[in-house]
Amino acid sequence: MKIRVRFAPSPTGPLHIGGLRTALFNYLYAKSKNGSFILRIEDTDQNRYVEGSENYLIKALNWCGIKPDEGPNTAGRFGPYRQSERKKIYKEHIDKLIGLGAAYYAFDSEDELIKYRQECEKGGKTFLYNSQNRKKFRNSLSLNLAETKKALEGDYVVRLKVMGGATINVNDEIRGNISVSSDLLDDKILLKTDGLPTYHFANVVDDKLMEITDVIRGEEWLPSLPIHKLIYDAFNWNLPRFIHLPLILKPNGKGKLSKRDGLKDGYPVFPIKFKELNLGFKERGFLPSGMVNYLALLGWNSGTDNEIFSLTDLIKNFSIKRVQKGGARFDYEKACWINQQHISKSDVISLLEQKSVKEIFENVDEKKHINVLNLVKNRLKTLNDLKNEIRFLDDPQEYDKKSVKKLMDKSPVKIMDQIIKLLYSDVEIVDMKQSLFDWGNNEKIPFSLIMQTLRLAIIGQLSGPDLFQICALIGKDVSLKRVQKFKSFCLK
RNA sequence: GGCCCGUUCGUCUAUCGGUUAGGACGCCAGGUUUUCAUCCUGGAAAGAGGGGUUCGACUCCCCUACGGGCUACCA
Repeated sequence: MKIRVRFAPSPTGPLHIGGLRTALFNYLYAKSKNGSFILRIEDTDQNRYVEGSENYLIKALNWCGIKPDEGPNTAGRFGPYRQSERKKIYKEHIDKLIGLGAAYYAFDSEDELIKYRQECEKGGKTFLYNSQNRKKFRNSLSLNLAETKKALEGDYVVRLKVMGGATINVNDEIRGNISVSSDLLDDKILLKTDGLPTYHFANVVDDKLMEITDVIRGEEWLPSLPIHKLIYDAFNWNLPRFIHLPLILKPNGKGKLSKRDGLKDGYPVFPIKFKELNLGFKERGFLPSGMVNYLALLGWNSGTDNEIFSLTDLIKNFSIKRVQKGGARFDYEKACWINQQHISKSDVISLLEQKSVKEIFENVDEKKHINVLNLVKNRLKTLNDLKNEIRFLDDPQEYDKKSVKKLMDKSPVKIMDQIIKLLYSDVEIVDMKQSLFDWGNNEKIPFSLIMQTLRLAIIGQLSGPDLFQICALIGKDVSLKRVQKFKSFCLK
């Protein structure tokens, strides 16, 4: 049987990396088994709907290289792929469930329920609407036929009728058997007053109808897995496999990562930016492959020492058996390191096509792009570091104070004079190194001192890419100008 | 509170009863590269606690602790 998985987000704003990781694992699982990856939009909560989310979602997935085989924008035999467009389907299935005696109408108002809940919680108990007390409420089980008919003219919801006194066992592929008493389960609302289904119902019906073989989702769904099983059972449907992924935790380990995180702590939580708000990994200078690679390592490992993978490598190596049980803390530093590995592996031409690189290079002579990038490529943790790395293209505005202090009494003028002499001569910049080295030997000036002084003169600080390559890039004239400027600075 | 799930270096993780508990990020030290970066070598750093089972337990079982999730007409 062909593997079919789905990623089923709600269009309630940007997709954060927890959700993205769920999408990624679904995708990797499907592709590693030659299966299909389906995108389904779960927009049954109209209050939380955020304009533009769906578009964002597809753009974000696309940036990561995750392309749905079926979805709202990709035709398939199982559509529609937006739950709001499947109302009729849910209604049919609800009617079927009621006919089967597995669900019933309930007429309690939201306010009434809140009141009951609060009373219960005051006594330290969990409010449950279930076999123990459902007869006390207003529903088609407690009311007679005439009353029910009358009540049906007004607002109603449909609830799942959970049989008491049973033990429910469900299997999760990475956690094994999960067991819970049905007395602890709520008669979950399946259909809301507005005629739309809740997650629990829509999810089960759609997964069945779309022939989903493996439900891969976040661990936060584990507690409602028994409810879902009950719904499958009520229809007499076979269950798909369930795989609950460990949560991605905040860097400090306190709770699961949320959309509000990151901003204040200076790391991104979204793949790409959403409506000019909070920047994403893309805007922070990540390569999609770098971000995807890091995300894959959050809760999965290849079983080898290798940690650097392209999306294709990930597909090749992915196995659900190697998914972790415990939550994983998000670590921006390591994400940066992984990204650095991807940048240094990429070829310069493809890097030049990246938007952030283009922006940074906007005012740089196009002929220099390739050489400059080659020079600093291995130093970049993110593409945005490029901005900082190419400052050598501009004359230094000031000299690093500590370095000046360190070198000022070590005959900088003498060194500058020699370099000026060299720059005026016919010596090519590439040959200057040997020339300076020999001169230093004669004069008993350590080569490292010469280089540090020259570096300070050229870029104003002691660290940066290879000096002679810098000089070659900026040219003899500019080098000369900077050296002379530094000399007069020393003489002051 | 109740229920469910989890727990190996600071962090991500390997280990499927017998290992000096391995790797990676980060950190520290040294070295190579006659500059910078890269790179290399080394170092500090872990099985939550207590009971079992076993010749032997990080690994299996139980209890406790801690962490997390869920407990909506949200997903």
